[in-house]
Amino acid sequence: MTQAERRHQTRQALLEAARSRMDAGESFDSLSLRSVARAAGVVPAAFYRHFASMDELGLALVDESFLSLRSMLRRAREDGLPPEHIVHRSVEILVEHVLAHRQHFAFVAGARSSGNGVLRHAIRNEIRLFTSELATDLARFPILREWTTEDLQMLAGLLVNSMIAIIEAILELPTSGPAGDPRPEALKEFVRLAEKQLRLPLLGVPSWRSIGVKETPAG
Amino acid sequence: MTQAERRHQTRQALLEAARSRMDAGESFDSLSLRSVARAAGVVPAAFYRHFASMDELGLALVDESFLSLRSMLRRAREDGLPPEHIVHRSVEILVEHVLAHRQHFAFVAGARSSGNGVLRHAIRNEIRLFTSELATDLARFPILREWTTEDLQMLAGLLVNSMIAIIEAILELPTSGPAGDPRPEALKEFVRLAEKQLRLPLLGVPSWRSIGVKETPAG
DNA sequence: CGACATAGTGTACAATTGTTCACTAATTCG
DNA sequence: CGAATTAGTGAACAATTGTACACTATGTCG
Repeated sequence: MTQAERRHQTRQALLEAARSRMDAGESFDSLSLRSVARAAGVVPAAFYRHFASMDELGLALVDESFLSLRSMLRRAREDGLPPEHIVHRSVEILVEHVLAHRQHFAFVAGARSSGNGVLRHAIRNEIRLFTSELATDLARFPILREWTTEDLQMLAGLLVNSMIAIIEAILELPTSGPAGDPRPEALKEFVRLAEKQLRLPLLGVPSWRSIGVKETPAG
Repeated sequence: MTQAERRHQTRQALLEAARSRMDAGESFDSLSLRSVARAAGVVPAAFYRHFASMDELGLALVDESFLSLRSMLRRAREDGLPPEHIVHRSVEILVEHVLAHRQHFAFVAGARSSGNGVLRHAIRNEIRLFTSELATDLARFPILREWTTEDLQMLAGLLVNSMIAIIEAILELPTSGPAGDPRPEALKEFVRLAEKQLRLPLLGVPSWRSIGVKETPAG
């Protein structure tokens, strides 16, 4: 095996160790450098060949996770957009994606409120960016043509907040085994709820009037 | 000083130590029994005179926090309900209350996704209970008379999710000093956003039709 | 081949942790 | 008063932690 391959392999083992322990319910702060190295089958000192600290390991996981999340957004965008089934389809994709990349979302959900300030800020920025992207996507819908940028950001923020809540709920859904998916019936039930929670605010869109905001011609 | 007073005092010192360290950004998992005792000005062994473990200390903080939160709900309910200003007033009360009880909310926000399963579940249950109470409150509004119980729970869940997001955002608002409130202007700005995010879903209420649910006469 | 680079090893060290145990000092109460 | 209860002390323990350093083995490449 080539040297680069070995290197990449243990690096992945370290990331995997951290990811899977967080998926098992531990917080990022409770992960010690030593325990991660141990779980990766490597001696503590070897950890430093790949990351200068646990912070760096965490940031690498943030990158991984949001890369995966972006691939989801792309998929949803390219999926063709039947105008009325868009919410249903989006929730379907979301649930599917979260279950398929469970560890990534479990990591982000856990590290988002961790004691590690570096990670918290990194994740907060990624979410902000993600929200802005969603806002520009929303701007393309005819119904939202006349909305101010501020209101679009508000709507995107609202949807992202719901998305986060939904994701956290998915991760907490009872599973058959420690490594299994939730029961399909419970999942269907949950999807219905999530759909409703996303649909209700959208029903408010047609009657929305930007209130308390003076719309100036150029910013 | 009476013995009971002394006891109560160091107990409070222990709770305060944990609370304030979490408000400063540390996670519950990173609080060691020793460090909490140290911050409370007490020797580690003395900790055990009050709590059998950090878990118990955490549960006591959960009680404290949700007691405070309930007092907020009561206040909002008794505040008299001018039907159109209700959202505005609720947000005002919420912001005021979070700033006044910052430590409690910081604790809950942090422990909600901590690695400590006991705390996570305790908090999740409290939030569920809180959501149900809100749902029965909502049921009293004439516009929601015909809504199914399920849809009311859905709406309450949606509002609670937004509330949680708003609370977390308040806690992250930049403050002047380490112990100061956010700048009033930034706060006003933020309140406007929060109001909008709560108002939009409510605008959807009149056009809501329970979809995909067969309403059976008795459950 | 042979010198070099480097991923991973093994050992060591000081710090901090949770828990225990015998203790002291002070309040409570018969 | 005087005995009993009890909040808090101080020392001790085994375990675990992050980091450092000299090392070995094994691919890389001139």
